[in-house]
Amino acid sequence: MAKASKTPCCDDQPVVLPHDGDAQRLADLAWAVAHPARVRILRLLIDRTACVCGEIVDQLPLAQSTVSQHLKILKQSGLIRGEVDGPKVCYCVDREQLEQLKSLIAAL
Amino acid sequence: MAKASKTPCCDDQPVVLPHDGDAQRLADLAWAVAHPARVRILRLLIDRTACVCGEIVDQLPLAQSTVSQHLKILKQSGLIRGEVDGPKVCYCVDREQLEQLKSLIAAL
DNA sequence: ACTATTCATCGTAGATCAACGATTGTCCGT
DNA sequence: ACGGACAATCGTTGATCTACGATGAATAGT
Repeated sequence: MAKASKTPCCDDQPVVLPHDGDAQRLADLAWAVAHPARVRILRLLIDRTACVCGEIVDQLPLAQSTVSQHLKILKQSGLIRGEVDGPKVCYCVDREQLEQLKSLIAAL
Repeated sequence: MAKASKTPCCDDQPVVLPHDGDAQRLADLAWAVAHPARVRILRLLIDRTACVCGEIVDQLPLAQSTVSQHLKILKQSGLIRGEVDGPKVCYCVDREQLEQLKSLIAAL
């Protein structure tokens, strides 16, 4: 049977790429959250407003160096910041960047 | 001295991991969007409700096989679905999964 | 039947990730 | 000044991603 006769699912309009200037930014932010350990770290920081690296290590079944790597990735994305507090380092969420992630996702 | 006198940035409450049962799911969904090409593909499908693979290939500076890989990743995440339409394949967004991504991110 | 079109898959090469142990650097308290 | 605690970095090992061309499978049209 000619199934083509009833426009099954596809548009006919010319394809034009929409707003994609921030595709890279969205991809970067999403990438930061694209690992379970980083999701847990981020949630931990969100719920506690701040947290020392050591406490995060205690909560995850990962080596200290691995956690530090994840923290670095999150920091590079801008989602978290770390400020030195003596020999410790205190991490906290950058609410502004978190909002950017939320709005970019919500705008999908 | 007790540096606690100035409460620099950190809580003192016991650290407890919050809801992390869906950390993996969020990571998976985020991972699907953690690449500019996949962001563009997803936006393309969202704006058009459906689209044939070939049209997507035309819009991206990537080889057909590469686009097909990205489509596979998006399909595995559940964000999109593909139904065969003759020799072509028509992709469309799974709004339900997209909403799950949005709500998981919004709940951060 | 044959051909052309469309898309998925295979195989490959290079880059990046994720994990760890070990090391280094920095700061506080003694 | 020295030792201990904390965290970043280094170096390494597999695993996975990303990209491509080439090949393969399925379908529509002649």
